[in-house]
Amino acid sequence: MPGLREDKKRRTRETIAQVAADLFAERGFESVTVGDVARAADVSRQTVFNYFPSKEQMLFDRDAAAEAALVAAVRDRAPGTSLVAAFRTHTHGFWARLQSVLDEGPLPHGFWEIVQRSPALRDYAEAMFARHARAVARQLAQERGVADDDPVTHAIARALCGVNAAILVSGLGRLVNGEAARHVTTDMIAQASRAYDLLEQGRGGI
Amino acid sequence: MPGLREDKKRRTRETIAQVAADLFAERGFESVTVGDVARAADVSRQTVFNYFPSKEQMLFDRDAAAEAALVAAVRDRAPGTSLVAAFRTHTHGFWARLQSVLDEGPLPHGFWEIVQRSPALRDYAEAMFARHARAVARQLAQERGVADDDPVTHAIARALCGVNAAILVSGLGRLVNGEAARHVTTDMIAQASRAYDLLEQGRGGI
DNA sequence: CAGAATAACATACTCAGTATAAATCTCGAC
DNA sequence: GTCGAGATTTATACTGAGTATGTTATTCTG
Repeated sequence: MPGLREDKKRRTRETIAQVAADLFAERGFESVTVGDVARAADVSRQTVFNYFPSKEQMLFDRDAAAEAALVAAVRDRAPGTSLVAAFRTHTHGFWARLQSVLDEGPLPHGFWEIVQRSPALRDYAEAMFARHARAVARQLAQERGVADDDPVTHAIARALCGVNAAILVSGLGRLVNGEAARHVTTDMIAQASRAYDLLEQGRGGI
Repeated sequence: MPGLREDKKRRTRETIAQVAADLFAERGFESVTVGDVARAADVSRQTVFNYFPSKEQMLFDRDAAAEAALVAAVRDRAPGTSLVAAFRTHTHGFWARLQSVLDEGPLPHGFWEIVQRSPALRDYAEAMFARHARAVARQLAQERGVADDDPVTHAIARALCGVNAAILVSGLGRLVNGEAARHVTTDMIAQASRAYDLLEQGRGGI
């Protein structure tokens, strides 16, 4: 069903992303040119740009999937479940899954270390977080029957996504700094819980 | 006291920023090269880069001031004032000041229209918002005596800055779309108030 | 196997951003 | 005022991301 052509495209895409991540990890994002990636992946420079519209997206290939997962967590929450609860579950799930992965061994190629070391990638990540928040806001607007650009809806989405992002950045940062994986994952789940508590309890906490 | 040299530098900087904004407004950010700006401002291309490390920063020249104002709003809040209240005041003040400006006449050169039309500038703005949130988090961490990268502190900062940013983006967007200035400013103050209420009341609202 | 469709490639271009050194200007001391 | 130190502006040349265009391979379809 996939067909030889589709199959080859998928493999080429994965090869390029993998090779790029390896090179970025080894020499740093800014010190690797797209030409370097192309050579190492045994394709032409143009082919790289066929698959990835920008150098950054070779690394953030899972961006779309992450956004979809976040929106799904909101959309598919059990009826009666509060929005904060849905985010709680999502954040908790992320760190729990990461824990299982880290139990097996270290991260394949320190994705977040690459990002941390590059201003351009850090900015890209922030713009990505903002896109995710807009996607969540659209979902919320739809289920609440308000306009797509309703300010309060966007404010809520940004606040919740902001908590999620803060925990993400902080936790990944600590993993990069070499803290014990199991300690970090359990702690981030606790910290996220505390942060969401503050949103739920409101007064006094903030 | 300023000295001829300092004075000239200030004027040159302002000229470049002004000329750039005018060109961007007229032809769009991507269709104006740094060389175009240099020619129109009667300086060399290198001089432009002497003053502004990137093309984006010609437009976002007030970035640092905005960040400082936000941090000051948090730092200098009256003792006993909650964090949310400080943000309330800050957001309210922004729209009130904007209202006075708009009462005088239209915005000088549709700053936000330029940003809206350019993906690169929208991303730059989001990265800037994130920097502001980090600055607020640093201030909070200091006054609470916790580590600079404390996750919960960053979560709170991002949540509050997220609300502020959502209101900002939404309101400026409506101004660009031609809605009556006075109507927009008063409404954004109301919407911001509602969003901050949700953070304060917590349970039920979100 | 032939022809249509699609992906890969080579080449050449624009433009942001950096580096370097030469030319010009401002300031303070005399 | 003029001289020299220090800072600013400029000219020139470079690297690298991203785009455009036309050509060659490859895969699919009949």
